Amino acid sequence: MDQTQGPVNRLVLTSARATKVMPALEVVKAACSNCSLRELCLPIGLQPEELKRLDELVSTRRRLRRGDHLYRAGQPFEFIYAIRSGFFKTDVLIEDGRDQVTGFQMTGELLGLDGISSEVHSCNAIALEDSEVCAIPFSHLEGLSRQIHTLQHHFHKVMSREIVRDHGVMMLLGTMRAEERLAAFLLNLSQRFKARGYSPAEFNLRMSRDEIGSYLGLKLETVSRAFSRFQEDGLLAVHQRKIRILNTTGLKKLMTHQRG
Amino acid sequence: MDQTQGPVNRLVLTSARATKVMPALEVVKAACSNCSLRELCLPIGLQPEELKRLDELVSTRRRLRRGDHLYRAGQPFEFIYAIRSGFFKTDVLIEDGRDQVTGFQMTGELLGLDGISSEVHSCNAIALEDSEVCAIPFSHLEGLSRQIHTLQHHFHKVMSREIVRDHGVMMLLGTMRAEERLAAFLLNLSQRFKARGYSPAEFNLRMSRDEIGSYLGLKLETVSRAFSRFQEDGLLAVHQRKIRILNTTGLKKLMTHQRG
DNA sequence: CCGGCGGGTTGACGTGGATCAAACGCAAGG
DNA sequence: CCTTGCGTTTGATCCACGTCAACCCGCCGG
Repeated sequence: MDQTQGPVNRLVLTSARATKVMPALEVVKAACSNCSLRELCLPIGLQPEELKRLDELVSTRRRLRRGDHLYRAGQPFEFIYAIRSGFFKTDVLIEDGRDQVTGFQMTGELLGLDGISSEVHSCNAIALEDSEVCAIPFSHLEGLSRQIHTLQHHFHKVMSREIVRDHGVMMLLGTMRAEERLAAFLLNLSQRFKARGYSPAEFNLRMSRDEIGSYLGLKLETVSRAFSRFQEDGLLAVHQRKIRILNTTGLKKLMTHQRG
Repeated sequence: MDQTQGPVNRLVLTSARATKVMPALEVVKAACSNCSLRELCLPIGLQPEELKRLDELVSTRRRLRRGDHLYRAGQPFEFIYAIRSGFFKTDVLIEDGRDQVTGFQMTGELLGLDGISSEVHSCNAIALEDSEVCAIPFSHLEGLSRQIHTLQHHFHKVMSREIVRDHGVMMLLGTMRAEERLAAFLLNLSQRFKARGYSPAEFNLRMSRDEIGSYLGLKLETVSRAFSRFQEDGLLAVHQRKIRILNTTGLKKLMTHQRG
């Protein structure tokens, strides 16, 4: 998708090994400076020189299989994770067995911000498909963001965005009815796929009806019924987890519909 | 509105006027370094020297009357506010008229974190009683936290804590029933009053039943009924907005009660 | 080919909380 | 003293969603 940019990257591209032996995939995986996600992820707006320093900071990568935990509630917090590929959910659970999905995360988004406050993760992060993440030692990130203003500010924006997003979910859970919630959820997913260069109209859900329900504060049967209703009304085409949005404005209208 | 600030303040403290003429209250209000809230607020863990630099950063104070807006959704973001005294709510509202209280804030807590992400406030902050806040220019805070590691880390913790808190609210809205929600809410308030040296068992609610309901995703009638129920069950004594918790463990048990 | 299984759909019914409506109680103002 | 008004309480009814249960469908292994 994008091979140019950053000193490291230019070096690699012009070397014999890179062009002859190493597969493109491996090259791309090497660093932030030539990561296709850099405009979605932490490196936004950094200068090439700064980007190089960020490269040094992303020390390890982890691959996860579908179903693997990236971290669990209660584990000591050490890393922030940037999603390179794949799809995650985070959930919290309380003693009595109740649990709730607090979010779904996709490429370029950060995981682990919840752990900063108490040095311990407060939720579970679970891969919903085979995934790869960059592990960023948080103390290093703090160090570097003391030196790179842009990085610092962007990191603050990311945390703030998470807070704003959570407020949106609270709004959804507190005031919307089932179909409005599902419409809002689908439109949100659609937009995020679009931002990543995928079709905003057609995509695969990575999560079960139960997980959607948990996120939206609904039972899976209610989610299923809402899907059926949307299909009857010609808003969606649903096949298993394959979704095609047929009428975006209809969904938006539904979402904003007054109760009175 | 307030005449003492920054460097001026240090002057005042060592001057004859400060010790002889000015009332103690005024002195206390002058700066972080002698603010009674410094163990709850941003200055946690700072050295005296660092504290002095933080003083310079808190440039202005604002007094608000009950009902005043500290900021409104849509206004440009510039300041983080630390609550010196008083009580606030934040709420978001969407086009169709629905709104939701996203939080209640008390002394030592920060307001405005939501604005960082887009340089524009995403919610309204409204004083629920006469209040006073310290306005901290955010760009200055970023600057200082690039120099003071402790401050930086603490600020990150505060943002993270807000995220964790929001997840707790999502849990509450998504999985708890009315009485569980109210119990959780009261216990949370109780604990925060306690942390500030007030009685955890007896306090005045600063917000209406309607505002509680909005926060908890319930209608005011439901909140009222839950209060009545708690009183019948001997868990609370309720008189208007005056609350006395009679049975904390009972409330906790109720909160954690399984549905099955 | 069959049988089992996990996820999804659909239907029938129950219920917690919303809605609608009335009345109360405290406070401010005449 | 009475009025006005807002926040709250309480009751009666309604309805969206939860619950329970049957069934379906695609998938996998035998």
